[in-house]
Amino acid sequence: MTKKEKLLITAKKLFGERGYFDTPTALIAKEAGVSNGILFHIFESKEKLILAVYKQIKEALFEYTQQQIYKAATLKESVYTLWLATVEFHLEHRDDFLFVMQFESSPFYQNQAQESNRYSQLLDELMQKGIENQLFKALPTPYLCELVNAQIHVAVNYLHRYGQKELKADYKNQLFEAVWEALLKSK
Amino acid sequence: MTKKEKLLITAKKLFGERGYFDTPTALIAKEAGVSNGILFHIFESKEKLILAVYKQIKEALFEYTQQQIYKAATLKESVYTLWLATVEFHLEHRDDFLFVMQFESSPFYQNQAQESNRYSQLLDELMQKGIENQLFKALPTPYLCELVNAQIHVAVNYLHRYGQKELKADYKNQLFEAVWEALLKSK
Amino acid sequence: MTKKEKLLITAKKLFGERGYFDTPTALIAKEAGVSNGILFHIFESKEKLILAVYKQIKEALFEYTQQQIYKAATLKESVYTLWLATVEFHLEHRDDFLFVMQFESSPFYQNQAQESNRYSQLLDELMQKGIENQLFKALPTPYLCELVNAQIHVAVNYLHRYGQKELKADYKNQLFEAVWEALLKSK
Amino acid sequence: MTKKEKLLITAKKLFGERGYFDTPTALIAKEAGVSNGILFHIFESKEKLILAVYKQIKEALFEYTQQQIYKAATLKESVYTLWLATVEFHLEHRDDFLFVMQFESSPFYQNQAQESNRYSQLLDELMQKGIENQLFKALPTPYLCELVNAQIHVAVNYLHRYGQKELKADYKNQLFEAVWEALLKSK
DNA sequence: GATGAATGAGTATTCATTCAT
DNA sequence: CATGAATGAATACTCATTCAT
Repeated sequence: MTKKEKLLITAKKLFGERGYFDTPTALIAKEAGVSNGILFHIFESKEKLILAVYKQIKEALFEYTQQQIYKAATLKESVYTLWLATVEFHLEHRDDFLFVMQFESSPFYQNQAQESNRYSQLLDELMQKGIENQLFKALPTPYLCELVNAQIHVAVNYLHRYGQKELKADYKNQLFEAVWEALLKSK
Repeated sequence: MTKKEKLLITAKKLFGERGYFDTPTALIAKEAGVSNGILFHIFESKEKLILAVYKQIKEALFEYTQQQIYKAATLKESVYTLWLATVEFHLEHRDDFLFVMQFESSPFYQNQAQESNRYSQLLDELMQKGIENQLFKALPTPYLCELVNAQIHVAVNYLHRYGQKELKADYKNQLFEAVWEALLKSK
Repeated sequence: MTKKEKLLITAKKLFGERGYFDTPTALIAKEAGVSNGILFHIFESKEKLILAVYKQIKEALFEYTQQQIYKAATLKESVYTLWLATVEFHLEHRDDFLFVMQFESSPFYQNQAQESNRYSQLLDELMQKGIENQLFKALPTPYLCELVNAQIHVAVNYLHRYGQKELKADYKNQLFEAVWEALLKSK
Repeated sequence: MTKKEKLLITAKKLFGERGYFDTPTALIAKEAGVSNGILFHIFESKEKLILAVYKQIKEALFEYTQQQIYKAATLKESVYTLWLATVEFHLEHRDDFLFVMQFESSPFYQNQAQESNRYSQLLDELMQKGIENQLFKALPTPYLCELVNAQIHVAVNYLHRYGQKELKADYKNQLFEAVWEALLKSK
């Protein structure tokens, strides 16, 4: 494993556990088993490191969901697959999830730099299809994306907190229906 | 205005603008026009101040929504009123909203201290009624509450970002339908 | 003695001994017997501290020379008095001298901020008189000032290095004549 | 050009522009287009590099002045030639000059290591002659040398600052007379 | 209670120097 | 010889908190 990878993994873990504000760069380096200085050789600044961690998580999430979604036949199946894969991914990687949640709520992210990434594009495309098919509410796609995202966060948070790491089938369905019906055009 | 109030108001503003991690207590005191030391006499620590700000916002939100909701006849009207009032309140108080969003996403809040407050109780009661009436999905009420909350956040964020401070009627309805239909039991 | 004074004195001493680049702010605070943080409360930054030390030395030099020069009757006596007082002052305060020498040779000083001070004004006035009287070479006064200054530095340095803290009369005269004759209009 | 030469030239330039304290070795290597590590193979340490730069400048200055001085017939002509050549050299190589000025004012140079060099020997010999001829003041030759040096610095600094890169004849003469008359025995 | 000067541990970042390749 | 990744001690500066007045 390269030092860059070690640092990313360690940073992700510590950021999730303690918040990135409360995580000194020196601690990251120490836990990663590398020197203090190398962190700045590789990432230039703490801010850049935070950004890199964020991108890496989104990329990993993309890889994971991408692999599953191709199987889906209908739009509903696609959205379901994306939803489920994302929930599972976050349940599996708790620290990543906590970090992403913090980061996306930070003034820094809110005010700047919401760069697009492949995961969010994937979701966006699905929302577009739904709108084109006149299936979904005629709201802007970013809005629908945020809606799905937010519900995913709620689900992950809830499931984690109450310790159900595996989703029971009926529960799973109900949680997803809340997402799907929010998207659907009202009758 | 008491010094306590001055400090709470100033802290809220600065926390929203810069994030509470990036807001020195000395700055809060300075902007509030009081001395550095008094902050710690009144609030004991920065952490306690953050908590106090949070509580104050939730309390104000309760007052505001409470005033409107009694007019509502049906459950749907009640939920709608609560939803609308909350969205409006947050649009009106942008800094409060940003602070609350950060705070609720912080590891500190996630891991500890999600104390109940009168606003969340209000929402909880509505969710309970919906479940008892067999109208809503049979999910735990905290889950439904989070669902509503999350959708409120998405709406506020979106409306703010795209500069529509007043909700147009048709938009308003669509956004609310997304909430309501997510709650409703699937047919 | 106030903390500000303690810091100025200590900084001056250390800057003279080790150069200001090689003098950590933490060391200054420690030697001054004050806390690390107070230095930045009082001076804002290391750079501002350096500037403050410089100004303080020039001011002290002004006070010292000012006291003596009023006795002088002729222009030559005035220049002599100023020259002698300055040399004595620097011999007495070796660290000040070393610091000033470094500082005035730094790119920082060369490129910026050669603010005028009361000592340099005093010297400037004497040079002006000499020119008006057609006694001195018709060169710009800043040039003549620098000429005098540079010769003072040479003298101080030399006398210090060869350990003659008190100026013998004949020596004194010769050194001053070198200054005076450099200023005088050529015949 | 060898790597050693590249490094010396680049170091000189950067030292002059930014001061040697503010010039990281890594930057020197980068700008010189060589690797970081080789600098330490060649010069052992930053300090040794600084010394090497200093010596190189003095050597170049010697070469330059040496070439001109042999033409001079009288002592005054010799001193004049040396003076003029040195001023011209420094005006031509501004960075060298700035570096030398800083370096010679540093506590490091003041306290140690004022090694003799061929340029200063040249000057010293001229001073000696002047004393032997009973033309100059009977001061120690190092003193007279420093006197000349200091006046050269003043002249270069002044001419550079006020943008007169070529010396006008009358100006040139006046500046030199200030040097010469400072040296001459008083009548 | 109220002030604001003072503390000192903590932080991101830099940089001369080393060393495996 | 040459590279440049890696080290880790050092440094300016910050800031929650304390406390004499």
